[in-house]
Amino acid sequence: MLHIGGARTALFAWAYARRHGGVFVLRIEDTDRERSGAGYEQAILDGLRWLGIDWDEGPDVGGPYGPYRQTERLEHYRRAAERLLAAGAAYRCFCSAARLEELRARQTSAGDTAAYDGLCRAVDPAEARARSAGGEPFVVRFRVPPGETRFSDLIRGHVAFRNEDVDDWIMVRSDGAPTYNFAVVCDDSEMRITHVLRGEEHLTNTPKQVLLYQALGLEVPVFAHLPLMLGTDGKKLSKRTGDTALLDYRDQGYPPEAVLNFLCLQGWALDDRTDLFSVADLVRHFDPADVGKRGAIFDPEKFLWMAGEYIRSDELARVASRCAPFVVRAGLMSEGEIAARRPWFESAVALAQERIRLYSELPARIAYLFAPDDEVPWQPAALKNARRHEGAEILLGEYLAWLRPQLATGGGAPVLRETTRGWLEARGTKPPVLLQPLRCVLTGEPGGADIFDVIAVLGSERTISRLEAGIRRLASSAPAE
RNA sequence: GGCCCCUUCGUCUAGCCAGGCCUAGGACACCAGGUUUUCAUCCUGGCAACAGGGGUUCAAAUCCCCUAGGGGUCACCA
Repeated sequence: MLHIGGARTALFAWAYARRHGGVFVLRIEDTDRERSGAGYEQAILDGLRWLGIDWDEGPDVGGPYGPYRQTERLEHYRRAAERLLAAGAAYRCFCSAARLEELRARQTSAGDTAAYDGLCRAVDPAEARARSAGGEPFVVRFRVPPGETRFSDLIRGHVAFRNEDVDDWIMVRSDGAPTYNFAVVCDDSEMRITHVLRGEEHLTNTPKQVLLYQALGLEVPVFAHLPLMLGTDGKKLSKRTGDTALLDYRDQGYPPEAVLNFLCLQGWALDDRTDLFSVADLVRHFDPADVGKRGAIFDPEKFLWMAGEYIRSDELARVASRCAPFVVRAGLMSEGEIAARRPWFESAVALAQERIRLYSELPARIAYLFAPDDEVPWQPAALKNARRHEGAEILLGEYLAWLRPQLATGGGAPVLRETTRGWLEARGTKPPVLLQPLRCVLTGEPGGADIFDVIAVLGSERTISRLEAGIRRLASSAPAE
């Protein structure tokens, strides 16, 4: 799964690479078999593609330093482990899970950092080799040297850790699989990675990795640890706090451009006044050094506002295309019908474009268009508005009589709007007296698009039959009082 | 708890590195008006922050120290 925070990391890394003409590499880190199902990689690729993030090297497109899935690179790790073992920079550890657990418990209760105590450091390499050859299970640990480890971080500046605080971490698991910290260093170096942008949760992994680069005699890349994206509770965003999978936002109807824009604002700003900008602007201006240090609490309200902002300012045709799947899912129209009546569909979408914040909100907004003319559901608030004017059904009747020939002229919404105004003025009737009952009868909604635009979308025939039916319903359902 | 990181309106942030231009700017949300046939949009205005305390300085949101608070991490996860 591609987490929303991971998407932001990818976005920033991608923007940085694009800005400087670098190469953006997509590598699948799937060494944990349990968390790496088949759909997992696909979701990552789909998510990035949805956002419009492309990569120069990756599992699907290949590249000069492939393969790009860690499970296909096991031989690389095995060789590196051999080398480190031979050099004494790493050692085999035969400690049982039970002993480690007990050790950890002891350290934790004493208030110390839980770390391996180095027991197997003392095992003679020849003996260790013999024991492993004899089938005794073991892991390979990195032998952390004394001293201090420093590295520079584009966002945090110089960072230093005392090596005594760095655990003799496991590089190779007992089943022979590499751990993240190990695989990543091998890969980053072999893939000529110069810049590593990742989440702040990796900050404490960095000294381990830097030490490994040094042991391998490799050049250390430049790091940039992005602040975390936090939930409303101020804690690292997680499933518990809300939706965190990127594709959930697609499925909920967010425009990808809004997701991109919003993600940028979590930790970065274009300038002191601009909230809405494109990814081209990001690429033009992004510098990791400008990223803030503190975690950003994800604000769903602002996200929604931004989504609406993008939908409102977008071209109708595209909004319609993106709304279409939701309309189909809601059962309002089939894909075929939408294609066959595309102009009409677009005019229907136009009625709601500035009123929705997500594509998924469209169906509910235009559902009234699809109701049978003689039983359009009337919302209580709509009926209440209509009832505010006594004799509404009589006025509607007179309006209908006037309207029939008007509709036949096919003047469209602007013309009808004007002529209706004239009709109202001539008889000294205030607009709401007609328009509120009219809206109720045609849409059943208390609010919504300009009623003359609605009439245009509904068409003459349906407008008339809704009026006829509406007048009957109003008359027969007179208020109780 | 150890280690590491962080701290400007409720939230996202600008300003901080190169101290005076800050009466701290913008945005979301909220409140009040206006436009509109309704809703939405749009426009105008308002509310609201430099965590606290010490320094340094003519001058500190900006530099230093301390305190408090928050977060991350301590896996044969990534």
